[in-house]
Amino acid sequence: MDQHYKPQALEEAAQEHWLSNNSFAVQQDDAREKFYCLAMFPYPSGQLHMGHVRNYTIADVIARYQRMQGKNVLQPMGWDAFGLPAENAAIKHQVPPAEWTRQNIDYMRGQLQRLGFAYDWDRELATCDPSYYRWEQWFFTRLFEKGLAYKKKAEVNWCEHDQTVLANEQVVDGCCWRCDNPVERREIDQWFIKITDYAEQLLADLDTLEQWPEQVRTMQRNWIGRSEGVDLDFALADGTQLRVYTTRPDTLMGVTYLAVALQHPLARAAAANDPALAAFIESQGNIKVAEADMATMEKLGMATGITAIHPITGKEVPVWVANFVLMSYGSGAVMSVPGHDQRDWEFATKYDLPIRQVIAPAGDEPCDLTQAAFTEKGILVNSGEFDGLDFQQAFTTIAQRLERDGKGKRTVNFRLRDWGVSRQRYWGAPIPIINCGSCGAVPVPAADLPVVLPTDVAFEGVGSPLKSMPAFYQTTCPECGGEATRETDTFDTFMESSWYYARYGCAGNDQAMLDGEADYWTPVDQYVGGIEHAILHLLYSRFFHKLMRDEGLVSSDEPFARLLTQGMVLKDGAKMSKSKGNTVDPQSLIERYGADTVRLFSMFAAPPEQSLEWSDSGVEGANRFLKRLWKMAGNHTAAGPAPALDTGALDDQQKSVRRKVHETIAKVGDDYGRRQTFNTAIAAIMELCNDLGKLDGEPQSRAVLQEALRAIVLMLSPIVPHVSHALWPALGGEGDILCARWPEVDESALTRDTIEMVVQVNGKVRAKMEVPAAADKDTVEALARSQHNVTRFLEGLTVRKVIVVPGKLVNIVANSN
RNA sequence: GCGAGUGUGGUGGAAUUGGUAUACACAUCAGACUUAAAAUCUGACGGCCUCACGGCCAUGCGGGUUCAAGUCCCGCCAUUCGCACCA
Repeated sequence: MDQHYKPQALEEAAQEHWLSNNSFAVQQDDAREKFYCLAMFPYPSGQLHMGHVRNYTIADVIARYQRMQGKNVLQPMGWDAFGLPAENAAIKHQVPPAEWTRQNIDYMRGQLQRLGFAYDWDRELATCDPSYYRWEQWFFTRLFEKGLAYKKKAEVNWCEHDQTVLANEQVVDGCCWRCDNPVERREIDQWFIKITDYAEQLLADLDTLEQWPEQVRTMQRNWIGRSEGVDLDFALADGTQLRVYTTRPDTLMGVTYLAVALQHPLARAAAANDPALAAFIESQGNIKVAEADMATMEKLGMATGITAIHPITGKEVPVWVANFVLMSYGSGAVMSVPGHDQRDWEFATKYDLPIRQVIAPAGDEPCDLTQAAFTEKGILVNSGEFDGLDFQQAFTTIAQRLERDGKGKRTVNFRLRDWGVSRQRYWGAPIPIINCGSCGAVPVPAADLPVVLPTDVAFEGVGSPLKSMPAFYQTTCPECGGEATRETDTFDTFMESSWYYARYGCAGNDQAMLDGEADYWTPVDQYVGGIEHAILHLLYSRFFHKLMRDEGLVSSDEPFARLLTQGMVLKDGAKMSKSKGNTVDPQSLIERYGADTVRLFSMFAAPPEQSLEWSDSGVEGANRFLKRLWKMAGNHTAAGPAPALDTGALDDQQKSVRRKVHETIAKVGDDYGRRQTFNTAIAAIMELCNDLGKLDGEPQSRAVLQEALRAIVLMLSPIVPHVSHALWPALGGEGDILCARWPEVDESALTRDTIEMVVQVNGKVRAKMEVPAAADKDTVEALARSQHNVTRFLEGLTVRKVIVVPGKLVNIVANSN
């Protein structure tokens, strides 16, 4: 064994060993329990950043730990290779997106290998590969045939100057990021998938995801946003109806106006002969399509001059256009009750619209409608025949009345909207649809798939190159044989990332999207990724899994059994980013300290779910620990083989160190498996290492040390696999440490003769005492009361109560009368 | 704006089920080794009072529940993430 810790050499040797033995390739094996561990695949941006290192180390630790439990562990890796950055790079560096992406993948694969992650590289996939996206195209045509995919108009950010659609992130302060001209909203035809058909299931199955963080489930619940309410119609003068949706029909008698979205047909119609209104709608048309912008902008509106008839009172209420009403939610129109909705109240106050109280507080909540709306549920007032009803009674009574009169009906509504999957971009999977003048939208037949994206393109960033490639879009209709054109839009990249986890199960299969082996591996037992994906990616994947289940491709209901959402990596309190100039390059750290040090620090610096503050000196500390460990093992083995352990012959000091060894094995196993707090696992191992210094050179001390060092190397091996690989044979370990099992806890080593207990007087610690482990409550209490500092504090007081928490503390409650 | 988190020494963090606040590490300081420095090893390390024993205060702020609160409840403040075309 080398006297000095030389990470570069030993890491290279370990990685070569794994590579030449194909150590992490796995097959279906029904004799063992399977464990599928997956980290969210990276976008091949060019090089790994610290967030990747953290993400993949967490997953690798879990995968290696599960392997030590004897499971058949799959851990694959691939590339989320389509997307906007490749197009930007193409413009900037004059290199085709495909080429740029391939180069990045090659470089980043090398980086991942240099970090020693236990991947089955045989299953590697890249989403930009036609052998991958062909199945996505095929699946989309299945959805189309089932009526789950459809076309409709939707808004995009449009830059008139560049003649292109912009992503939300390409809109800066309402202007195009490249030419700085104002961005407008424009409606174009787009493809949608009916996720709303699955809204109930997606909501209900959240309850089955017991191993997901509660916060993620809550966020998804809120995102799906199920609400029970009433659809009701206000009659218009021309005989048509204006439909609104409300969750508060109990406030119906307090409606003083209606508000419709800018894009609502009624608003458009009214604007046609009202130039001022048209100008107002026009002026509101250059706001980004993002919901956050809609919510924070100044609430503005204008009367349309149209009035509608209240379905119960028969009175006229004015219809307004308002910029905060979302066309995409409900029917794009709302009834406004300024007395009992804060936003309506502010709008009414601003435009001097009447405010009517129809709900009175049931309890003693404050209610002053001149100051704010009263939004709690309460008792109906000023509501004619409905006066005195509570929320539930009013909901039912009013809904029934509307249903009887044919003016409304109870409905369940979702905030969730159908998933728009069209992107007016080049670097994505082509949407496999052919538009025919006589047959309409026709899916590309399976035999003609994939529709291959041309990769030899000149890319200027103005529109998609596909739109100027007749060779791509000119085709014939599969149904009638006539001239037709292909869709030039591509899929949202969330499509690719919604099913890749299943494809790893059969990555090489060119006959089917998924097969029996894919069904064997799914669902993923442990998924690891950033919290920023808590809603979109994870919801779309759950949806896709159900779609694939209903297509007979998988037999489970959910894709990810257990989820760990890792926090961000910060530097100087801010997210690492090139623009802030606070990035830390993993590559230079690996070169300086080795992969094990980088892995160890990433796991030690913070619990995985919290944000991690990067610290260069903390990395030094991690490296120092590995050097110490190396030296300790070296000194131990240099003294020759240790004698066999004789547990009956140990003195108190040796017993106490051995107890610590087995306590640590139990704690670290719990930290890895159940708690997933790798930082505390490392701290416990460090503590144990510090304790080992107490051992002398006696033969049985060396035997205890031998046992301890082997346990330490095994326990650390998921986190620092290279150094563990090198130390294992030196400590007499048999074979490859990859095949070693997790150390067993010797229960007999855990017993204690005495326990330290704390004595409190009125909740304050006044003494500590050693108590026989077997002592009963009375003995403990008597011992507690006899402690010198305790008697001092009890002087002149009467003991009222004594609380004994076995094995922990005694609290004596006393006062002066 | 809406939804979800987070807040503990000089710093990262620990305290798992309401039961000893500050484990483990970083930084700093002191000592050992060295001609010297680095590295390494040993020790100290929340604040205030005390020769000492020990005491008082302290987990973002303000209240509350409890024998006992970092942990539970109510109200604030600060900060991070997501908001549907970034991935």
